[in-house]
Amino acid sequence: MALIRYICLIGLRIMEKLQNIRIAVDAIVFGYKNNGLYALLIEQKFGSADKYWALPGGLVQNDESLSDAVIRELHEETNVQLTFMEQLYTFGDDIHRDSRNRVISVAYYALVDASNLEIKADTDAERVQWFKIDEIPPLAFDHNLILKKGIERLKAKLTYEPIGFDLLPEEFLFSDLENLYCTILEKEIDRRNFRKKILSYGILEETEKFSPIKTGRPAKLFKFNKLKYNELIQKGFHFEIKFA
Amino acid sequence: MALIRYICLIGLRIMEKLQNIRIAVDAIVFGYKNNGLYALLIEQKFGSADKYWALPGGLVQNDESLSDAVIRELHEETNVQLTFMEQLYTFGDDIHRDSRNRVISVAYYALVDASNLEIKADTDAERVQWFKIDEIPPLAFDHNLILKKGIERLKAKLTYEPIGFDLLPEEFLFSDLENLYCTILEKEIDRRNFRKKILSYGILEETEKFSPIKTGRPAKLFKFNKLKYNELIQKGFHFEIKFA
DNA sequence: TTTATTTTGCGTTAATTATACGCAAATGTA
DNA sequence: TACATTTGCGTATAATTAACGCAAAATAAA
Repeated sequence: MALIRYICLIGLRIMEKLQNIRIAVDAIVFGYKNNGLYALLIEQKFGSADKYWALPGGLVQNDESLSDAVIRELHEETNVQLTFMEQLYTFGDDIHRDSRNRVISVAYYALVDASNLEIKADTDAERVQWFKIDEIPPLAFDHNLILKKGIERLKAKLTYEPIGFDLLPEEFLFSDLENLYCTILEKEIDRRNFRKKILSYGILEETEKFSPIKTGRPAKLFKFNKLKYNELIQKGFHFEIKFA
Repeated sequence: MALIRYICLIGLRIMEKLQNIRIAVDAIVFGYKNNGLYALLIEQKFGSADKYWALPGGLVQNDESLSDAVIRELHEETNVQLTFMEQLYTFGDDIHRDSRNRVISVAYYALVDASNLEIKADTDAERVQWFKIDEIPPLAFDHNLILKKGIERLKAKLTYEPIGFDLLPEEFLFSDLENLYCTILEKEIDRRNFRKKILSYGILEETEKFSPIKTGRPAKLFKFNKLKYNELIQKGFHFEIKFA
């Protein structure tokens, strides 16, 4: 019995010196619908009473890459068809961001075409829901902070890379694109100058179809030509949308 | 004895399920001297024969924030006086980036005024050395990849935030600043337009001093006025240096 | 002492890009 | 038929960028 106790003590000594930090991934999923920017949140339960909305995410498995972990976690909770995903930032400066253990979170942000998305039926009685970006409730851990950083990044990226298209359906109206930029960047733009600029890049394709909306002059549907965009990038092209 | 064995077996079972991922930080320290961009590397020893140059870094301690870990690791190896530090990216998609264990690395990059820097005397017979950015040897782990990403980020950031000053002495010549931009961005700029643009921002202060260089017309020394810059940022100012 | 050489510092002009609008075309609706 | 609405194209002006000229202030060479 003394021996067992001795072994355990040595074990504890070793454990104390070992790194005891967990690593998680969290994802912001952005969607654009009804002329507004939304983020996907899940309801998380701690114990019996405490309920919190949180970003989808969880611990990374030993044999899985970070981005695979994000994909897996998202798939467990939703049926999202991501059109874009990128690492955002790693949150590990606040040692007590998770009150239970030291957890470092590698945050990602992703875009989806929200108009064409099914949220998975409740499993485990967990709820998944879109929240308008300016109506986000207090979230678990430091997830409000993560989300804030994600929105900043999205705004910045929108101005120098054509990721706006990843929030829209395959075929979209010019007015949709324009609204998306105005709404997310919270700025006014001149409709005509915006159109001129985007068209001048030559990265859009006209389709033969027209919008099904029955008000005003019928509008052509456009498609983003990613191939063409990549070609241009090779030649040194630089996408940029700026406003006054 | 059977009991001890039993306990150990249970212990092993538990361990297998636990997350067994280590977390490290690595730092790129950029310096600018002799009209060239340099990075600080340390010599790392594996066993007896294998020697590799590597980015300074190491495992994060249980009770220390990520950025503190970087500061500590850098302090253990050098006497660098950082003028800028920022998180770069977290490398954890290649599960075998460290062949011994699964290690995720949160990479940072930092800037120093290399003209005014002491590298610490060899401790542990470890060497620390500046390497010109286009003469980097094969590095340990995926550190070449990290460095590549760091250079990309530095180049990008240089064009939209005034971090070039963090690579120069407190007081510098316009030609130094110009050279720094040309060298790092690998582009030619018109000296006169560059000067005009930077001066138009009103973020530089003239000093009464002149350069000690004894060739050509004596040049004024300038200082970056960070206070003024922050004021301007508040008013919506946006720093930008672009070239053809 | 004069002349060349080098680097700084300030300007001017032309080309390009951004901004602010005007307005007709194509639909549905009153 | 007149009106409201939204699209699609155009034009004038302002602002910015790019390209270049040249004198001033020092040292080095003739």
